[in-house]
Amino acid sequence: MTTGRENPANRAPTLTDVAKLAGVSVATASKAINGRGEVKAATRVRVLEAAEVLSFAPNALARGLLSGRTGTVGLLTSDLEGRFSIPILMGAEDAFGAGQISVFLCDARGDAIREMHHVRALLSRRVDGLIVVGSRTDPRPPLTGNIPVPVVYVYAPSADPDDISITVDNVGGGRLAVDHLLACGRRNIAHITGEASFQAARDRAEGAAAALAAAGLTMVGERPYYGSWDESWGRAAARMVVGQHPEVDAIFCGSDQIARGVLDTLRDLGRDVPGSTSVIGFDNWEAIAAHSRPRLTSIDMNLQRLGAVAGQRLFTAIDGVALPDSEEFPSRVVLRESTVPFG
Amino acid sequence: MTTGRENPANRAPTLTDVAKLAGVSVATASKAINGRGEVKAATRVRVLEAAEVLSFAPNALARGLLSGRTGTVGLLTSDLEGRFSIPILMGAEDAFGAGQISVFLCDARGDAIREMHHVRALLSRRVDGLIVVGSRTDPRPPLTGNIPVPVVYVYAPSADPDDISITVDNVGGGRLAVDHLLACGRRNIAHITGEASFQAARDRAEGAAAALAAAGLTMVGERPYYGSWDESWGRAAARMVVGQHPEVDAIFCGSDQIARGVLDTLRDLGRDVPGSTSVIGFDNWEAIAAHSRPRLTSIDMNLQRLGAVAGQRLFTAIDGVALPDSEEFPSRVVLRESTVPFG
DNA sequence: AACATCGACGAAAAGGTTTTAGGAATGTAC
DNA sequence: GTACATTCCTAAAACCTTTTCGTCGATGTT
Repeated sequence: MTTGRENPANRAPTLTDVAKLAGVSVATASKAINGRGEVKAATRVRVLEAAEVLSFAPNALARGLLSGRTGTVGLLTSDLEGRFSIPILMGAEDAFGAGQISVFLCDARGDAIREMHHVRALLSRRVDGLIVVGSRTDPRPPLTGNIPVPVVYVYAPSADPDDISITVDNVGGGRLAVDHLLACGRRNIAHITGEASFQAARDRAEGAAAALAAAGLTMVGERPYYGSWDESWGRAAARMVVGQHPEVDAIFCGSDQIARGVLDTLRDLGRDVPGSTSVIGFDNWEAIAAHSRPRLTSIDMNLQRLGAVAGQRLFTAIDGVALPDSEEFPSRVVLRESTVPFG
Repeated sequence: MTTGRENPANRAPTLTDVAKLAGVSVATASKAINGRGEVKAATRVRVLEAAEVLSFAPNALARGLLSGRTGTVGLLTSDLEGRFSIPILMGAEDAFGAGQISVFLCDARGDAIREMHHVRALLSRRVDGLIVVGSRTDPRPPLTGNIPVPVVYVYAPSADPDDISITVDNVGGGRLAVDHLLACGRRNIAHITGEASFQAARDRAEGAAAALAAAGLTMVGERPYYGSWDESWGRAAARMVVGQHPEVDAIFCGSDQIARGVLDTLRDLGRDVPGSTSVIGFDNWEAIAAHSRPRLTSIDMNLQRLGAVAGQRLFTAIDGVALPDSEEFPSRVVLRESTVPFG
């Protein structure tokens, strides 16, 4: 049925076709369809009917050529497979009402050359703006070259403070996690996290340390256990922590995957979670956090909201002056059974 | 630096600007830039230099308006968060050489109304073709309405056999899994999988049964254990299977998440994997499969390749006759430590 | 010297839409 | 019957690029 072209002979119907069918000029047809200008009610109906019959859709290219606005936006991500880009992308897509603005998706694969290539293509397509999504929270070099449209950086801020960046408050996230553990009555809190080369790891650790300091405490082991972001490290590090500091009663993990590993080891060692030890993860990665034993309390970075905000910010920047205005957004605790109030 | 508009007064430079700067007509400038027509070498250089100076990028809208080809493609997915869409999307993006073709991304959120809305917007933008990515392998209703461009359905085939569909051979995948377990010397194989309402679950079970039959065997428990796709079900079902059929020496799981649950239970029950029992998953979801204890052998559906093929198919359909031609692609076994050759 | 050939370039049209300025009715007041 | 306002509609320009065809000058041929 709908395989390929329905009417090989028929090009897409144009406004001229509609006007002809309705017996008016193209100008009138245009005004009737867009509800602009003075046009008699009866005429408008006739035009709309004609448009319906031909299933006319205005050619966005011609429209954009004339108006200078294309109603399109470029979304530049550096790692599609990474699970950070996707929620952001969804949020941004939501921010652009269905059908009003369309999104060009480009994955630069973390390659600067490829990125430049994509930017060029997008500018050539006359996008009205760009959203750049990073895969790490470390500041990234801003887009190079003459970019004649507004740009909003998300998750990874631009290194240039004059750009618009929307980021996660990772320090606050770390504080949130430790505050929650403290509220659960825990006092001996360790922090197992990913690579120290990640700003995100350092920020979360900083927040954790600050929250502990505010309570007159220090981290078990004095320093965070930096390693990698995966389960294996979680398992290994947990074994170290418990071996060196049996008094530990809570572990704040830098990722849900690390937390899964930690849970595994604690189980192996016969330590009850959350009875003797509470565990909290980071990312709130549903597939990982919601199916462990016990299910994992985690910090959610509200990435989808981040994407939505980025979309809105881009909007206001597109039709208005782009005031450089970087914002950090708070995370939230998602409660599950791996932490419980003291009892 | 590159914040917002670099030159608020300057609209994007046009070919006219380039021509003026180079001291030639627009026609000559166009030919020089596109390498078409007869133009003296010296002149060409002058034009190219002028273009460079102004950082001129040809307006794709004007170009598309004239040629009828926009060099854009719509990618309609039904669930961005789902992990099936993403690899397919990446594959498709790869298939369209960097910058040549740009991809409009639309997420219909599984809503038919929203999908129609997106399709309309895409057609209005004059995309050259559409790729429709489903989230389940069950056939889906084809796009409704008069679609004047080629459409390729991926993962979820169109219910209309006259459409072009690119799908996974799930029956083959099930066969592959069981054949691998048989090659490992296993004879008492159970199958724990997701909801029976999923075509994918039924297909994989069918393939598994066929492979067993070919070896003169039947499934442990005679039938697949249908349930849900997550770890909890894996844990529960594994307990059932081992309780009812202690002789089981291999479990084929319908998803990696189920397999993780199964591994957990087997560990709890003190059964060595892969010593006494082999476990194989499905999806090869890196984050899940590559960090379990032991790491999980799994069936990879080659989704990225699927996306790439869809892109190519769309290409040939765009510039040529769209011969309805549905293809099923094979999966492959990714070997890890949860299964081992007999020994 | 007259003419054909050829290379290099420019003028103009086309593509579909929106908008501005103006034109053709119609009706009203004198 | 003329002057004028009102209402609805149309012609034409603009957006930017590509392509076709024609022009013009120079070179080579007889």
